[in-house]
Amino acid sequence: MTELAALQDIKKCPRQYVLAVNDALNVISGKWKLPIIGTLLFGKCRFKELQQNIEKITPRMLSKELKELELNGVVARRVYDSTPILIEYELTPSGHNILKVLDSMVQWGLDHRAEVMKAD
Amino acid sequence: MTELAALQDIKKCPRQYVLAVNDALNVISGKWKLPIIGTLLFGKCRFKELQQNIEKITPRMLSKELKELELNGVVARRVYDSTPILIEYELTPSGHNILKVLDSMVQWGLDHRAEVMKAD
DNA sequence: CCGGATCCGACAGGATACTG
DNA sequence: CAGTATCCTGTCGGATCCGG
Repeated sequence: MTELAALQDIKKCPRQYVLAVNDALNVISGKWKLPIIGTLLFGKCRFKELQQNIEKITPRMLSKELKELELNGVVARRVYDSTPILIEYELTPSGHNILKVLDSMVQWGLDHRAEVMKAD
Repeated sequence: MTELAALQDIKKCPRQYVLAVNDALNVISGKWKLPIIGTLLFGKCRFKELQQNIEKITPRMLSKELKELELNGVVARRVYDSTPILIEYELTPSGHNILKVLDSMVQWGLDHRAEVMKAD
């Protein structure tokens, strides 16, 4: 079955569809998921680098969100046994693919803004 | 400027991009937004019909979410001056367009599931 | 029928200090 | 450097009752 067919298929079942949407939603909702993924889209990062690139995030939140993203299979944690020890975070292939979803959201936002303008 | 060009344009500015994503995110995140939009995708509905179609939602939450969705320009509230008075909710054009975003999220979910399978 | 008002618990997220 | 531990606050959402 092609992936397009799979999409058409799941659209016939509202419950499954909503659940699938929620899966994706869990990966990008919350205050910090998006900034983290956005930063990692530019390339792998160390903990400290992430903390510096994302304004105002505390180590507690960064640690917590990274763990969730790793559990969700969106971020990979790499430990290099050098001296000193080096830890880097990077997006998985799925993590990179989220860009498509984000693009569609931005496109909707632009369309929506145009639509609202028309109404006024 | 074409809309595709507008998307390419906004992608050059990370801050704007993240803000635009958040706009779309605000419309679909939360516990009830998705079920409400999903129900209205099938056609206009009265308050009571929505409450019956969406399991376990209280009138308070339904009212609150409908107001937010209306403010965001995603749902329209129609009052018909018949006797008895009739009120119906329906999606705006922007509201219908969200389907594209949801589809891309489901597609990502399917891809992601396949990707995770490969890894195991 | 279509909600509003009030009260309440749970949890996301923040501040600060500390550790291997 | 890469996180934990503790404490605290605010917002989300639920329960219940009330009004036009």
